[in-house]
Amino acid sequence: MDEAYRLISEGGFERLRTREVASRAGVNTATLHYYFATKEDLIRGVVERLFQELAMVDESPRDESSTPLEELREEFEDSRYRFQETPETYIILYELSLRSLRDETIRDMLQELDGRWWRHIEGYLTKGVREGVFRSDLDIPAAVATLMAFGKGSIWQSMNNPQAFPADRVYAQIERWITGKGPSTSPE
Amino acid sequence: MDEAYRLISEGGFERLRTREVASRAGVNTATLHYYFATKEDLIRGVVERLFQELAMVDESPRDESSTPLEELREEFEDSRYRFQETPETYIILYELSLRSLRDETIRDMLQELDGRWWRHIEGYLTKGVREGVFRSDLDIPAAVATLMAFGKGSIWQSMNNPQAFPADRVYAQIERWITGKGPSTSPE
Amino acid sequence: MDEAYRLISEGGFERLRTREVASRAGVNTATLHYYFATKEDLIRGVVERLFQELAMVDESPRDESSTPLEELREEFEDSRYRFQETPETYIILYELSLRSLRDETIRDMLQELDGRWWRHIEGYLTKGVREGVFRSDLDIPAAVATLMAFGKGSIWQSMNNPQAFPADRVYAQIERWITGKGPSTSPE
Amino acid sequence: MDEAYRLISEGGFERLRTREVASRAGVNTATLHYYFATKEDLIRGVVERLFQELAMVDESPRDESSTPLEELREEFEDSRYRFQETPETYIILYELSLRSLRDETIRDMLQELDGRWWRHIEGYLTKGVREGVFRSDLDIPAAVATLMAFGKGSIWQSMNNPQAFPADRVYAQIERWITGKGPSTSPE
DNA sequence: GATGAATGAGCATTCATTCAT
DNA sequence: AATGAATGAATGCTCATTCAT
Repeated sequence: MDEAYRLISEGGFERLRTREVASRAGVNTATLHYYFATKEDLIRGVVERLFQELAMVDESPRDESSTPLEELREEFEDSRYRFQETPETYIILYELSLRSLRDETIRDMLQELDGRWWRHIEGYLTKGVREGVFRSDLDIPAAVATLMAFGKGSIWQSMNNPQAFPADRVYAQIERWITGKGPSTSPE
Repeated sequence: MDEAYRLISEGGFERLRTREVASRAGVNTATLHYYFATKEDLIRGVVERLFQELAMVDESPRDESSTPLEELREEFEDSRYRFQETPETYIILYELSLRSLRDETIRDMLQELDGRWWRHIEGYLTKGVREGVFRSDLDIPAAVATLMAFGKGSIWQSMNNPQAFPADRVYAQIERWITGKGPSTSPE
Repeated sequence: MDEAYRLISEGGFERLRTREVASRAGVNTATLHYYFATKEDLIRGVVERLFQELAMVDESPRDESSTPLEELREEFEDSRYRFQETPETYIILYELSLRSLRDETIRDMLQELDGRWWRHIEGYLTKGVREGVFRSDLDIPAAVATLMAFGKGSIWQSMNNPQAFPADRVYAQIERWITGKGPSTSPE
Repeated sequence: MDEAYRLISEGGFERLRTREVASRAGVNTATLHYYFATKEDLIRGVVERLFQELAMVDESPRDESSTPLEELREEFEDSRYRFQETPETYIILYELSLRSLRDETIRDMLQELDGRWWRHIEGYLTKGVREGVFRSDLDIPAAVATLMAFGKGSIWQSMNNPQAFPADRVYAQIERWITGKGPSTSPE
């Protein structure tokens, strides 16, 4: 239910009330329970929807011909764009991470998502090193972990204190670190 | 109350029950309310305690003679150590970030914490660049933001999927990025 | 809810418990709250019901042809009859007078009731004086106030010490006072 | 305790809290319970105090030489004066009437008070009739009951809607009724 | 005498869920 | 497929009272 999705992003799982979901959707509480037997079922629905949405992104057919550097930039650009457009998605993702500590199903789903993300980053980093566009001394697994941690931390920061996060310069800096190049305006 | 602290880290604010806190602490519900008039008061107490604990760290008198590089390493070491010893603290911090979206008081407290952290990192990065131990092309504000995002993302990752986070190698990599030096095993 | 009505007259607002109302009505506490969101709502319902009941009396279409003296007697008769039949109503009215000291809504409702009562008495007293059945030296406003005070005091007395209140003789006496006539048994 | 007295008149028995009484009196709750084992004891104390205060009035040595008419006027004057000076006393009396419906001790005390009052009024009415200052056709018991009901009703009215009670004219009217005389300004 | 701390019994209210229709 | 009515099991909180000191 769209309304559940919206409500969670507004007030978190903590404030999610079946009555509220039903009334916002314009149906009776009993009707809601006709479709989602329990609240847990409803949440499962929300999670699955989120999962598909996020999975879609990572799977999205990147242009085969794009270079590793383009992929890195695309990753940054994409996450920034998506956070601006649908911050709810990321707030719910953040909430789910918490819930995954106590819910195995969610934990599995999130690990699956992380796995995909890992392989995606690993792919273009490896390619980039091989092609010489990224630093040759890159410790690939460590770099993947770093980029993922950084990505999640960016969500955290953007969520709490967006104005204190100079995205452009941050992305540029990371790019320099990974490529090993100096600032593009003053190449060594 | 220690028990509230523990309970929140176990089940989140969502599952915090005054009855449970009281019974775990071995007192009557009414006794709990004798000390904390409302549940909100109890939470406030927990938050303040967390705040002091985290603030203490950043303020802790670092050895004046420590070099910027040592400070960076100390930062990594410290966060890893503290997460291992008292993961609850970080889980609660994570929860609070969520709560801060809907609670101004918490938002302010967390921003204050972030401010301190920012100044701390900014301090040693600036010093490191001046002394030549860090890359001269470092974009300080961007680097601070990156390190903070990375730090928060590490909490997130460690919380959800600790075994997939090769801390040592990640830290080493970041160090190389910041110092601009190659891997220590293959000095230039 | 009838049961709330009964319970208040039995134990006053002070001892009114939603649980008790619900259980007496044979429903679950939650069911009671389904109809009356709060206890205050329930009380409001009771008050409104009482209000209608009392208002109805004063508005009740008195026989147009009834003489002022008949109206006075009817007033006495009616109050005695009603107190015997539904003493709860008057006990609750008494309680409400107390509550009105601290609750503006109730104060307004009771003043409205008093206003109707005042106009009703004023009506037949004026008519009676004009027609010569009542003493010509009657100070109408004072007489109305006296009759109302007397009416309320009768409720008070009947409530606390019914056997010490010789209603018949009291009413007869007042009638003599108002008409200025001697006792019917010994006409002047 | 004075504070209990004040609190009851402010908010009724319903809102009487031992904590509040204690804190207003500037002592600990436990200390209050040292003097009044139970809340019931405290209330008993208040009731006794009220009883003495009201009893004192009726017993107060009226001037032996005062005439029945003076006594009637004194009665009116006194009640008006006392209500103005210490309305709390009458509010509590009103509350107690309600409580007496469920508490035998209070019922007995109030009936004792009523008895004294009855005898007092009966005394001067009888004397007045004998001396010819009051109507000869006065039905003494009925008149006593009427005056008492009127007195209580006056408390009720004054409590709820003081400005709608023209005391002076009301008293004058009753006096005319009892004496059988026309208005003093225009004697028949 | 006095008090801080503690408690049992209760209270209004909430909420996911069920059920007859 | 939909709903109004009903409910059990909490939940945060209150308050008179007790007790060790």
